[in-house]
Amino acid sequence: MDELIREILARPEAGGEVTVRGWLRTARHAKKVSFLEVFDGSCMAGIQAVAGPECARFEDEVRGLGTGCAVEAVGELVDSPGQGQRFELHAREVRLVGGVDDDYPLQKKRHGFEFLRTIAHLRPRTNTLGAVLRVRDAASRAIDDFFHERGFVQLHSPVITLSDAEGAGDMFRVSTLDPSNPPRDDQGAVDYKQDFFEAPSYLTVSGQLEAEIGALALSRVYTFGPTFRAENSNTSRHLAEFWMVEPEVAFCEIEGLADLAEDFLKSVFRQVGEKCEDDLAFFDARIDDSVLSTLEHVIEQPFERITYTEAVEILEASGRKFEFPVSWGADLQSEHERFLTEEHFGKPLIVTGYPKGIKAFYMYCNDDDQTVAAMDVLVPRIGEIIGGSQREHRLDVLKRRIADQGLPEEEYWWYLDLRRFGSVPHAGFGLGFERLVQFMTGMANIRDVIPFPRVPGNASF
RNA sequence: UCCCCGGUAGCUCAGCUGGUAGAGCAUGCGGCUGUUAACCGCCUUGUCGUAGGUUCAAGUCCUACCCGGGGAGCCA
Repeated sequence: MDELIREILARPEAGGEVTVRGWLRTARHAKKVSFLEVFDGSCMAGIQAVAGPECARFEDEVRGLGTGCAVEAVGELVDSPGQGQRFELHAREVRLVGGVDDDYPLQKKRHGFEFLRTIAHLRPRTNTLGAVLRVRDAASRAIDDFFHERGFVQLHSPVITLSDAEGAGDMFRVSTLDPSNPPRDDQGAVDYKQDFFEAPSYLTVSGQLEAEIGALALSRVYTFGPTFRAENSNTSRHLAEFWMVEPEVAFCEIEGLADLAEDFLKSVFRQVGEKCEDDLAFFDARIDDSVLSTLEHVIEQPFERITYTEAVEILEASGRKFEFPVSWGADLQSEHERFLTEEHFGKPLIVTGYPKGIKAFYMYCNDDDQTVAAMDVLVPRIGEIIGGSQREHRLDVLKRRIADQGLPEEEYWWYLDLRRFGSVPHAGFGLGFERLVQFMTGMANIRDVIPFPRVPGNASF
């Protein structure tokens, strides 16, 4: 395969023949020379192919090229006499590989993101979406690298599950039964015994419980895969299908988990910052001018750590009028989280020790019997980006909490078994991958940081 | 799901207190001795989201619905 534009632009010096294949971002035709801005998606920058009358098919083909055309250009790589680029390609030959009809919807001018979502098959060719997808890829790689460097094993958790074990939100049903005429049992209820899995089945809302199985055998595991929520959430921070990262660590308590979360974010930001310098500079210039300073903040500054109780005290002492009142025992609202991370501390913040009444049954109950070893990482602009906890590993306490919350103990038989057979303290967290990409790029809407967003009422493409 | 805002040309938008629709860009054509989201000239483009209603007259006012955006809840 030929060099990508990214590789050509990284050459130490000009010289030699190169071949560039890609799409035209724009074509500028002057009297005797055409400037073709070719990009191939390998980096933010394109390469300028310069074609004059000596170029093959100049009059009959090159002069008619326009935005969107797929081309192959062959010629010499030379130092550019013009401003704005180091090298350019003096084309000996330009070949039209694929033309465009004149209703090609992408212009060189800026489009609204709303419109671009309606042409999701073409939007990766825009500067912004191209940069998003490269940053997304770099972040994905950085996550895998981070965990593997620390001895984690990636666990492939199932996408289809039988029960809503965590109690986290509405689930999508998976079935092969005929929806218009399902088989019925004696009571007239739908007979899932005849369904594919012989039981009601759903798309996963979390790989956490499976990750706990992995951690209690392999010590350190993480899952990284698609997750589904059938909730009618219409916000710029929610998707019905999103990717979640869930590490789970044996012999780890809440402080160790907070350390892991902080190291994790710092490491991923550092690696993406190194790999995607141009893309992040683009986001800083065109999308949100706090992108680069945020990157630096996350990497350089230690995260603030406070308890839920301290958070409530700070909020109460702030003198700020909140829409939702602050009181010990109530969950922190978005406005509270944003005040703390954006205004009070001005940097990422780790909050631990939430009241047990507002958190899930599997979280480790602290000695005060009032709070659990839960942990949220809050960041400016996004709010909660990571949520996690030390897990309750004591069988008797876990059974009591399941009973307290009115959950059916028999459905958690294997989860309880893990507490009967060599139980150890363990902890883990979940990170919404798209929220991380949003945080890194400054993109306002989560639908623009995933190639094919699924939201209520829309799963096009 | 709730609250607020919006839907006008392919795109981005303007259109005041109702008087039969406009600009830039894109497309097409022509020009320009190297351009940088090039520039200059000419041309084309509309069931003004949908359905009703008020009025001599509705893009403009009213009602309902659909779609989108922002915020909230839920959460990741």
